[in-house]
Amino acid sequence: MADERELRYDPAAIEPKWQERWASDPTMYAAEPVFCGKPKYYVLEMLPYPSGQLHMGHVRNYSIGDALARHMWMRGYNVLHPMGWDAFGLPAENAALKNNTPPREWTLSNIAAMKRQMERLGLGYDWATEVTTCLPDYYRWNQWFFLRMYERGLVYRKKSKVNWCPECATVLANEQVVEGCCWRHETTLVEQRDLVQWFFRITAYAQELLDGLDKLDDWPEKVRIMQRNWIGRSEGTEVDFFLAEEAGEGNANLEQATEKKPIRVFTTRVDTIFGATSVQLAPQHALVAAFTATDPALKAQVDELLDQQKKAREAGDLGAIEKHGVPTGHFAMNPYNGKRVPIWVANYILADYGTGAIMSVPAHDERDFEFATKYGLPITQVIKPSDPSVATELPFCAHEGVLVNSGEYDGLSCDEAQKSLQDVAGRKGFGEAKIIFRLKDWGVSRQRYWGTPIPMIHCDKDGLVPVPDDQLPVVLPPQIEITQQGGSPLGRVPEFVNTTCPKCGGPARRETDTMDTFVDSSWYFYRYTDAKNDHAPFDPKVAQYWFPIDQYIGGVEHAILHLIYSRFWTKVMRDLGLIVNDEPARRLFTQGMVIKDGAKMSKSKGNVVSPDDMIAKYGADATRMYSLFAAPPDRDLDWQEDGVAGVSRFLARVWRLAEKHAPLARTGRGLTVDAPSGVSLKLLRKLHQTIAKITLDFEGRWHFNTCVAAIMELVNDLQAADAQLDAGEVSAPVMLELLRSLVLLLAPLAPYLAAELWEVLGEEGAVLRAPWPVSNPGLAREDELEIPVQVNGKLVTVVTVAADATTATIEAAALAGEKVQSRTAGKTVVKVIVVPGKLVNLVVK
RNA sequence: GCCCGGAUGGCGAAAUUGGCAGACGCAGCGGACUUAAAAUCCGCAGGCCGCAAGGCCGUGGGGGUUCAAGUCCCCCUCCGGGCACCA
Repeated sequence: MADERELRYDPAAIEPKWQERWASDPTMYAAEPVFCGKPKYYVLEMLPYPSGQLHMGHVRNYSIGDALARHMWMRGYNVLHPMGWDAFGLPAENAALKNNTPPREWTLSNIAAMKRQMERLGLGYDWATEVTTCLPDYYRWNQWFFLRMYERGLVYRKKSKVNWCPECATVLANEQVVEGCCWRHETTLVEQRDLVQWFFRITAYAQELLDGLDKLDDWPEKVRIMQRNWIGRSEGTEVDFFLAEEAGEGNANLEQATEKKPIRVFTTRVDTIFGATSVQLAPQHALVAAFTATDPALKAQVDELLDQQKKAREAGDLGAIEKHGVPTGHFAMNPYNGKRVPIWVANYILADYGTGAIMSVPAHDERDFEFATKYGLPITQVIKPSDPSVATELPFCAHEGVLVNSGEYDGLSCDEAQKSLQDVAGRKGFGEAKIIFRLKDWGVSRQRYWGTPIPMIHCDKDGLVPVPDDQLPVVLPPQIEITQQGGSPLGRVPEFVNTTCPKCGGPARRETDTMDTFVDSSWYFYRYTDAKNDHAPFDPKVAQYWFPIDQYIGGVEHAILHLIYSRFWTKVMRDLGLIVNDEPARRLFTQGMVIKDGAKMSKSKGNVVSPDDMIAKYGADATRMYSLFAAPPDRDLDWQEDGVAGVSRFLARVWRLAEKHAPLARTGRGLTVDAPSGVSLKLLRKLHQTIAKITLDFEGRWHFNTCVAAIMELVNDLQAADAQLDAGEVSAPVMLELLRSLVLLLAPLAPYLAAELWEVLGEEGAVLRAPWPVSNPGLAREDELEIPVQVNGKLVTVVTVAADATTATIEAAALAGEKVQSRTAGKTVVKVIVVPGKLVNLVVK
């Protein structure tokens, strides 16, 4: 019985044993002090939301990060490999509603469950640095940062549109609006409501966030492009069109017109301004309200436009809105030529981009052309192609052209014209060059319970008063009844709301909004470096040692929000003097999704594979190794359970081989490998080739799938030589090197099996503390090579030559081959191409 | 519409710099061991034709460059992702 069990690879026995040992040694995965003298390496995986269950996407993400961390430990680095919990957020409140469990309790028990799963997977985290964002020792620093930002004018309040779900009776974040509906109530249309909201002035850093992308060479190009588009820098000109109410044709009365507030438009093509034939306002534009106040008919039409916008927005497809517009009956004057143009209101003009007003130049803009054609507005061409042979077809939107019909500017190129028109506008005071961004300030108010309370106090006498630092944290009241009523839940807790004004000591009310959870994840990775600090968010000296993160790993779904907010936060912290780095992470890696049966794993598709089931059936090593083996990490991974079984079979083969030959290997300790030959040489050669290949992959390419394949090849060779191994044709020191190295190579990929076999081989200490094997180039080199020989590009034969054979030798060997002879008989060899070490190609006629 | 990816055997994939297409694994087939099965081990395996030797075809489709193309260039199709009246 005992014998039978010994012959079987049993992860269910091996893995719990090592879990226990690792748990009992807190230094196992702990970062060393910053003065340890080793080079540092900070590897970070995105922290999960504690839903209560790890999914395969997590397993994949963490398997990559853990393999890297283990590899770096073995390379002698001081590694920081932390983990935490993005623990605030609406699901906890939903769970409270559903199960009557307090959000805190629900969240903490989920964390415990997921931490247990991580331990089962054998992920090597330094739990001493664990960060849980919903605990006051973390979120107090959110509040602290909020106050520092408030002091610097980076926090402000304004009235703003919010997404409102009438069913939940609460505000939703943009990302919780799915195709115009609430993510929880898929058929409930989200409404827009006006509320006073807190904002972070991220736009103050728009230019720097954009410029910084150029330096992030080791971020995926895809992510950088997405961020560039999101920031959306646009160079152009703002120009005032004066109101010209006087009826009649011809030039308006300038004196009269300039008395009123002009309409400021933004354009990237001020060179086309002589072709402006109308001014278009967004329905929400302030002037529209002024017009409609005295014109009920117009108001009805504008309401119609607003309604169309709203419907399109709810459908999640503002881009597809059919263009509609109404003339206001009012007129504006082009400041360059005094020309009067009608003012329209149109549904496709965005109120929150630029100035909410445009000049319409139908001849040189697709949209304006469509609109003008529909409503019969005049179309005036003012740019002609610089190449006169090109026929002009309107709209002509190219930037390469020459001005016509533009008075004194005729003949100028578009670029020249833009410059002089901007100069004139500046001189005469009716406009200026302007750079605008699509990026909006970050609305952080949430009318929810389970988030960081915003540390502000409303006093009737003193107005808005920040909570003094020594009164932080503003703690969430623990017992609160979660209901479906609208408004901030904290507003219904008098003990929380009622306070005294820090300035006057009089009665005052606390702010009841909480912060967006993206605040939590914007700086959590700094807290890891000094997680227990209760005087500051972290010690700047320690952060300076660890930052920037050397490798950040996560899903591409965070390409914009989290990764822009984090970059913003880093720049703010730098300006607060807390850190010296400009960017949080030197390298970013975005892994692919986990797919099953052609679709992303999801509950609704019913194709979810539980990590726990996989671990129970095949072990954590096989589960992790499969997730690395099935596809390169940047591509989508198709989960096939048979593949996990295959990896598990492979690990069993390794286990049997090691168990069988370990006794011989152990006797090789302390002995040197003498000049190997025969099967020993072949195996050592394969080993050193494998070490070189895997080392190279860890250093950059990260094709862990081929690393696993390479180890499989090595094991296959060992297996194939098993008869010779049994016959003693491999000496003890060679066997030791083979098995030892194999275990070291496996250590980052299958840590349990590696730890177990390390012990079986009689090694002292943890395999993680053993140095990564080094490839010996002399041993890795082949002494003979097989060179394919082609005739006219078609493979004819393969010749074996010495690895250092000269071109002439290779050519002679190739020509001597029988098959080559018969192929070339009676023909002329026109050309011989010899690529040493690669191939020979004979061109014959 | 614009911008990124991607398309290779029955399936997941490999080919790192233009140099033997299909490594490694899954599924399949044949054999050994076994009373039998499981497990394990050995072997076969891109397609078509052929008894075989061998031949022809083959990396989404079409063209091109090259002695040589999965890889480089041009055009097109399909799939995935992101953005989308941003003035």
